[in-house]
Amino acid sequence: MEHAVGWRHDEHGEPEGGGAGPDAGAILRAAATVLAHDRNAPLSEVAEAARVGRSTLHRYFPDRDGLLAATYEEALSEIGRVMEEARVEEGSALEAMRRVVAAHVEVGDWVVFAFGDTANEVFDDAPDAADPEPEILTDLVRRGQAEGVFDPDADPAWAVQVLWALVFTGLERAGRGQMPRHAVAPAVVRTLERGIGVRT
Amino acid sequence: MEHAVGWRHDEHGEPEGGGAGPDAGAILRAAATVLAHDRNAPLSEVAEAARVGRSTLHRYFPDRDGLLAATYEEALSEIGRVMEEARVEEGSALEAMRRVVAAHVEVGDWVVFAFGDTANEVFDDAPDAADPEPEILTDLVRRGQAEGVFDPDADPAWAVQVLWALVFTGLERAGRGQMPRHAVAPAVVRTLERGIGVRT
DNA sequence: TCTTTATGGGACTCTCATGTCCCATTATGA
DNA sequence: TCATAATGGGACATGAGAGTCCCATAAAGA
Repeated sequence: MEHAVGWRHDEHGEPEGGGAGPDAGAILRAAATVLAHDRNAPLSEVAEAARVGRSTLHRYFPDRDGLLAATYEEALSEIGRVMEEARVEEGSALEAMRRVVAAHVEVGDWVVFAFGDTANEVFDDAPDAADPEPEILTDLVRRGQAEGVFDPDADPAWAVQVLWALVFTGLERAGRGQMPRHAVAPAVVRTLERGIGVRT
Repeated sequence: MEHAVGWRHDEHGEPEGGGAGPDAGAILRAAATVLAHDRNAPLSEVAEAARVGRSTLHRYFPDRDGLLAATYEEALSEIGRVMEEARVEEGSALEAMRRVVAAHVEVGDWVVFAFGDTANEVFDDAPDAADPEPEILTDLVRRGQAEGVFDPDADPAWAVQVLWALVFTGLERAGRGQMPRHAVAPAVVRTLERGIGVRT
């Protein structure tokens, strides 16, 4: 897969699955929020969260899979947007990594929705799904290793997955009120950099 | 609601965790394996995995929630067993933590099943569910902090959740063949202790 | 061996979510 | 104002899974 990841929504009129109407965005946002929390939530809940009738929801997205796919696309788009803003290639790897974490936390619902369900078959056949944010983050890790700030023995893919896992954990705790939302990114960053061990 | 779990309709078997009829244990094991991978898998899949007819499954566990609850109980029992063997209180906190990680990885399916689904309402009212392995692990973290080997600024609850998250991540990667199973515990331990930063 | 028990398959009902269709109501805009 | 489009609710059909029941068969025990 070329790293021309699908994040970047089409300008207009997508042929299938994503009917781009008036505020399809509101529906997609609602879908991300609801489905991030429970991927098997009935569409009636999504419609309710989007403050639209179930009929209207079906009018925009004929079937569930279409909605899922469109939400996934939108998620990649949102994540791509904040990743853009995070300027991954600029500055030190350490700084970049911190910005990346903050970016992910910022669009938490989208992240959880898009990468939260490990056993998801719907996206397996998506053109750009297989491997989200394919190289960018592993490249960042490698850069950090080259700079001597990241553990040179760590598998970059493992490191990236750890980053995601920590972001998830933080968002989850925040969602339960076990931790203020603004504390998530710092906690993730600190743990990512040092683990829970002491600085020797 | 009390533990009105319908399992165990005969008198011999005895206490919790152990098992009810002939090989209810096999069914529970199958349930854990299947449901850890997909919590919404139909019961027919569980029955198939257990090499039992759907009728028989329903004979042991009248309804889905009952099966879920029993599997959860069994999971706690299994985890408790390996935690016992891990002798959490003995030795240095660092060594104990390593044994704990290994123990969790060892009973991976049970762990994933029991703690994998964040949005699960079935167990909320379970007698002992609210807070699994309640104090033991947070105590371990505190002990490590007292010994000066764990970050004194880390919230013990956060540290424990990180431990779980890393175990999950490792098991997931192993399940996909992205990492040999025997490498999971070491990777988790290393990351837990040092993060992905370099030892300064 | 004969008896008792457990098993598994099939058939059935029930519930819930999905997807479709229709229509009255409301918003939008010319 | 009137005309058009969008909305939301209700009614309906469909399909999947859960849960129940029954019965022929296989296993276990006396």
